[in-house]
Amino acid sequence: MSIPKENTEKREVGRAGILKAAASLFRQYGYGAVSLRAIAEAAGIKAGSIYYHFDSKDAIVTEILDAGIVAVHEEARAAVLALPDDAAPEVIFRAAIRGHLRALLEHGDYTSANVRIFGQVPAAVRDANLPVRKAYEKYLDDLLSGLQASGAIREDVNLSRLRLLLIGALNATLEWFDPKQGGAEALADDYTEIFLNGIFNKTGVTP
Amino acid sequence: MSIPKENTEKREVGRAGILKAAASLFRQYGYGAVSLRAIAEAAGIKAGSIYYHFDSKDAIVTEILDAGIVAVHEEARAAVLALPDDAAPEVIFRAAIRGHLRALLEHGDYTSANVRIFGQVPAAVRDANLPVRKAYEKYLDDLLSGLQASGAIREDVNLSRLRLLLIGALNATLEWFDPKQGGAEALADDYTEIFLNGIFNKTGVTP
DNA sequence: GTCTATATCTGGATAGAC
DNA sequence: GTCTATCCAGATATAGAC
Repeated sequence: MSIPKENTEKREVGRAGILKAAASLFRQYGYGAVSLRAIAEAAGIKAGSIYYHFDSKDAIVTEILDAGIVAVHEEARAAVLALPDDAAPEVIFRAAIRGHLRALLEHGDYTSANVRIFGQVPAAVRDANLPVRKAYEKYLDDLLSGLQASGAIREDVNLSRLRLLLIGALNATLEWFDPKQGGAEALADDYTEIFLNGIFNKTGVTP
Repeated sequence: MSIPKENTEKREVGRAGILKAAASLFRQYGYGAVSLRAIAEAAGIKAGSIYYHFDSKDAIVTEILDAGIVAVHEEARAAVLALPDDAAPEVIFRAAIRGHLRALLEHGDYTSANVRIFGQVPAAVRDANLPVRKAYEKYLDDLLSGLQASGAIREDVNLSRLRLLLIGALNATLEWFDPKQGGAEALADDYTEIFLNGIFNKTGVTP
């Protein structure tokens, strides 16, 4: 998730500082509205100095996009792996949702920057981000596939469409989430309840 | 949904042509990437001529954003109103979902432009769009509230959170929807099934 | 109502000193 | 590794002819 041109193992405080500042600004204001001058100012340097670390604005945003997907992928994966071997299917599902939302809403700017600006960057930059995106999609598809094979998810559920529904609903929380009104975990549990059981009130529950 | 400064009742082919062309370009490429020169070219005129009809680029996008919300609001409302008086709760819910997705995925560029670029426009433009947004949100909240009061939606479902989940999941379909792989109606029915009943396989169905 | 021409500004990127 | 200074392209917006 970092593609320096040469001699990578350096201290790289300047480089990391630029990436961090850029991700925060991109997340807040979008790709087109953030200038290299603004990034430089937030990182505490001058605009021209950026070019010692990066070839272009696109090079910066390319790294940020990759880091964002990697972060959410790793957090979701870690949340599932932390479960006991005999965890119930709904617990596994909930853990993945929690990991995704924690990475998006609580940890760092890279993931939220990715969700916000992916649709705004040049096509070439989007294309460069596709491999890590596909890897995360495959992870989720495999997870859902396993849950369906074990009988936890109904057979008539189209899994790739379900994955798109889930990612769409989860990523959209970024637009309105307010940590002061309950954390990401509580939100994840609310959403999981609806995804698993729906909203419909089944009348005539067997007494 | 149109805020001309003076003498509105004119023919307005030029004006409408500019709005239509701009909405289409904004939907495809985002707000920042589309120049007035590109809009003018798509509308068949020169860039300078745009200023006869609009005061600024922001004035154009302001109208487009409002028109987008109005279109989805009206389509959802019409779909529900077209139902017989004794329509079942799940039929009402499905009709609203269908209307929203039809407006977003099949009818015109204004609604999809709104979803795509709302997060990219200047804050003042976003603020100007809030009243029509709030009106649509209120419509959905009232609809869901009625369904919950009648017992169709479980009492423990938080309605404002449900509304955010629904709009988020529905609007996200714009990013991947392909009309060649099934229309908006079929997609709406798939999503509705999950929203209503969830994905979880209830074992021990009463035989 | 649309044109041409242009003023003005901003942003990405480069060159070379330190 | 960061600075200053600057080039150049492209954008919004304006002025006035037609």
